[in-house]
Amino acid sequence: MTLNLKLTPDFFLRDVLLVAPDLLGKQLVRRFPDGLIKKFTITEVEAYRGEEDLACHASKGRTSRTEVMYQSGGRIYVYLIYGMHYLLNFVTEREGIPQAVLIRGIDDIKGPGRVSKIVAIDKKHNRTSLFESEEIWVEDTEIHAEYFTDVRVGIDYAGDYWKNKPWRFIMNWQRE
DNA sequence: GTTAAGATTCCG
DNA sequence: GGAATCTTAACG
Repeated sequence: MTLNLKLTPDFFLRDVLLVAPDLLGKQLVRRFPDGLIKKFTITEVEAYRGEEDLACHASKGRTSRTEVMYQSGGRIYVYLIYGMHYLLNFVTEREGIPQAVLIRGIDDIKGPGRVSKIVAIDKKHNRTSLFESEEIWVEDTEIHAEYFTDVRVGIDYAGDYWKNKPWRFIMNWQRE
């Protein structure tokens, strides 16, 4: 008997370095505009942690763009990158602490831009609450995901210290 | 108002 | 290796 329960605030109101690996193996659930519901297993994420993290958008401080990261955990942060790709993030921690998890992979889909395309995420989902949305939420599973870590992708500008943090979390391929 | 650069992807 | 494509933030 598998219970698929929607994740609640207590899951997201923790440090991003705890939430990020815990999201591996969880189900990203999407009710598409036509009403069809699909569930995707989260397989790869990255953590962005506060104003001091030079790779985190919040290192620029509180702006209209980063304001959502300062809200309490459980909201969606979506932004457009390179003029063509929307990237999907989940905000973590209590109000006032700007952190977020970037969803880099689901099922066999690799790459955060492709994730948003498959799940049909765009800027209108920015600031949406995962607890109140009828379109997007995350469900718990009984999967205990094994994973390994690596450095985050595409943040050479963040300087040696931050760019070398092993804050990318990748679920191991399941072998039966 | 102008401009540089980006948590990327796809094509050649 | 480079283009595509546009928002944000920094600067004037």
